[in-house]
Amino acid sequence: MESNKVRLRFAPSPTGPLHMGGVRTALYSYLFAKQHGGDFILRIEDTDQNRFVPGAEQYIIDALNWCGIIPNEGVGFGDGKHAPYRQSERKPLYKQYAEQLIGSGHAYYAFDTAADMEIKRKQAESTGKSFMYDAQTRMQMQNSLSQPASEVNNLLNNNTPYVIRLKVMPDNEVAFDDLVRGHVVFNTNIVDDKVLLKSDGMPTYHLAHIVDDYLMQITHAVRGEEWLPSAPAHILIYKYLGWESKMPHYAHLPLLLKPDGHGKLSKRDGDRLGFPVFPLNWTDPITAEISSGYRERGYLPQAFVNMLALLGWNSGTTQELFTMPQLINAFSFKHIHKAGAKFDPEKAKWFNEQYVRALPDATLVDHLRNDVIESYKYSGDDVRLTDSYLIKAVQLLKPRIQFLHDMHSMGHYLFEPPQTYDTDALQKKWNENQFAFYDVLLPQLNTQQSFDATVIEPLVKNLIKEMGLKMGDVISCLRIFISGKSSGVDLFGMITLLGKTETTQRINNGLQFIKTNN
RNA sequence: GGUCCGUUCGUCUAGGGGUUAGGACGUAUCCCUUUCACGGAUAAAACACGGGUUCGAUUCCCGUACGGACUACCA
Repeated sequence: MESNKVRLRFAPSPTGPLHMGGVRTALYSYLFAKQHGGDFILRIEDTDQNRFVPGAEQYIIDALNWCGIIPNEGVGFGDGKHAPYRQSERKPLYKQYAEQLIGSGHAYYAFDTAADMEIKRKQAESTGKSFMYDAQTRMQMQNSLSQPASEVNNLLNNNTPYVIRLKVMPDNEVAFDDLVRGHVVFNTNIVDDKVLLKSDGMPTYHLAHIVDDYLMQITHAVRGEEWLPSAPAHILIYKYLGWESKMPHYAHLPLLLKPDGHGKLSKRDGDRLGFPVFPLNWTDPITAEISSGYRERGYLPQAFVNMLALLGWNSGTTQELFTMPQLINAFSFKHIHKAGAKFDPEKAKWFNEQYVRALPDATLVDHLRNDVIESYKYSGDDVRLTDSYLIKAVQLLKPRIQFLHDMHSMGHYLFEPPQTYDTDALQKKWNENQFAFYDVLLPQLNTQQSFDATVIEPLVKNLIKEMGLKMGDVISCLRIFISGKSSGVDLFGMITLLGKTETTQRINNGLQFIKTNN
């Protein structure tokens, strides 16, 4: 039955890049919708024309695409039967509902200017309180409740700017069942007469999201915990509009908190602490300031999504690695933790590591090849660009990478001779006796028919033993000659990969370096 | 300030009136090993505090503390 279909929306406002908390909200909504064979919708809440940021809407679309959280209706994803999905394009829709509320006595016109409001706030502040436009104060303000009808008509006829405010009935209780928090009860005395329609004719979030959720037949509304305090006002609006039975189930998600200190994760934290808070890079259109994104940092979208899913939610089992279909299957609001979650960048890296290492070798080869082509001016037929070379490199590098780009940065010595040597380590491990070792080793290597670890390794080790040298010392220096570094991928695997010519040349270079620097 | 929400290892969390309070990340140690990783093993590490209720509370209730959100013609 169409009317019973589960429908969720993600409704960000395009005031900047979508941050990871927003992505998580979208993800949970998406998971729940898919689990129930329902719809997932992207609606753009651009009712504040002052906060419009160019590019933000496209960023949201790109981010969802990258994450694989694909709406089946909405801005950027094709219209369903509830188009348009941009609130600015739905502007004419909202006013009638605000007026309906005036008609039923649940809202009123208010003519107070910004200056009037400012004075009231100042007055309240001086007595140590904050001003609230509500049943206590509304009769002292300029509105259609405090003024005679004739005056109100006058103001309206003269095109005096006005807003429409919700008339909240005091001393009542509003209750609702939150999918995360359970039964929540508020007293209406704490809810103010919220503006529903602004003087520019645009609805506020409060009115717009309710009208659209109703019209779009949204069944579940998932949003951040910061909305909890205004939830009673929203419940009231549904009641006053007579839509109570169509009200979606609300789920208020715990916030994502800063890894250090306290407070909710904000835009600034990312680059301050060295991790992204955004899925994709974002360049501020005004300041040109760049905020880094997970994608550009080398995170795989699956890892990013998996990490996000587990931040504040668990499956009830000890499983931590989930594919999207598994998440869809396992998700439940019941298992969302109520407290805010501090984001841990280290754990995020671990997730990426799991996904990167699980990638097929062929995929890793492709990435490595691209990086290598970019860094070195190899000719097209260079052996180091071949599958057989790269696949061996990948196998050597794979157990030590967290990011795809680590293969290149950690394994650069598989593609170029060392530029520098770890002289500290060399100092410790080198001794003059090792010259004799190479005097024997090099000719033996040169005459070697099959240059393979299975042959080279015993050859080298036996020689070290025969000459009574210390295994650790000789091997360490050999490694440094070949890679420049005292640690890295398997030595004999590396030698096999580089081949006879390159290996012996690097050894000779190393010996030369020793001679000239001692 | 007011209102609301929350509080289990450093972090993400499981659990729930009687448990050796479990897992993961990170950390440390050991094993493997030519190094560093990987892998394996082990360890340190938590129920905020105070009152109840109860034979028994980390679990239920109430306070306190602490943290967070909100308190716009922003969302």
